[in-house]
Amino acid sequence: MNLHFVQLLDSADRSIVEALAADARLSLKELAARAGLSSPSCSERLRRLEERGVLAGYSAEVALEALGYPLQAIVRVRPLPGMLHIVEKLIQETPEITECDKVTGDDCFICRMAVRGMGDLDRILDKISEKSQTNTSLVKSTPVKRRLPPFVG
Amino acid sequence: MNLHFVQLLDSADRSIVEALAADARLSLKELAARAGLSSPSCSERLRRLEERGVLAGYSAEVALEALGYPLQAIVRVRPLPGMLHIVEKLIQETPEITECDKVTGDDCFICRMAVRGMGDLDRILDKISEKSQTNTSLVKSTPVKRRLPPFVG
DNA sequence: GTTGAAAGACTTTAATT
DNA sequence: AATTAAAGTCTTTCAAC
Repeated sequence: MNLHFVQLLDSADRSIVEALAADARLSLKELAARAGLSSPSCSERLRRLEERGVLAGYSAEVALEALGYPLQAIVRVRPLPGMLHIVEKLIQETPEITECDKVTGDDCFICRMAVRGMGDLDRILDKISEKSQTNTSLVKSTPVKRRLPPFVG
Repeated sequence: MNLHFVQLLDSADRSIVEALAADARLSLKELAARAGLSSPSCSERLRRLEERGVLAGYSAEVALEALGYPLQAIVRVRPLPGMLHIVEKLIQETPEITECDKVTGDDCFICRMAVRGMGDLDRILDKISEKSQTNTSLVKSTPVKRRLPPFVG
């Protein structure tokens, strides 16, 4: 996997990436049509985009309510002195945490969490708060759903 | 689309959802094998999961570096009095903002942003800061990559 | 709601430019 | 690297349980 991405994408590659970002289950035939290619050449480009790591995977967007998780929260976590690694491990082992970034600034981690209710939230935050300062925001709505930034030449 | 999700998922549905969350491009045949079903019945279940909104879409995970965006930031945004709607609109119209949640607490919005470099970041934050207080954290690493919370009965 | 078989659609391979 | 054609595979339909 080329991690430097020395060359950006040509127009056909961009079509493929954009189309799969919007619908990862599109058929090769449909992808090829959108990129203006035949199916075999589209298949080969797709293979190389995956090999280069440009396309890192494909995932279903799941309605968390349907899994029994009606609430989401964003939690900023600032480990107490000496607790950084322990807190990082705790975060990774908390399955309700669905995403976590390590960031610059006063907060060390910013996590997204899905919970079944306030009981869940309380229990998980109590646990994390034993070893860090936390600041929690409940998600009320999502004005921008996951999307790609503009393609640049 | 049933927004109440009155019934949770049975074991075959869970297998389908879990498998597609991990690899949205799996074939029906492979999905059916994992769920212990025939292809036609798996196809019908998939159709209904989509119809109910349990599966809300499928997307490719794209390496943003490959698109020319080597940096990501998380920005907390607190609109100045009276600026809430203007700021929300500005966020939605800033294409480098790849995700944004509206949340409870002192911050009104928490955004994820992809940028080509510090110049980009500076320009975008200056614009948003005309109408809000912002607090920005640069992403250094991602200890937890997007995953589903545990399935519950 | 599920199965099995057949028709149809898609993907891959291989030869060619 | 891309295309065409053919072989192989997968998906969908439909009759039956």
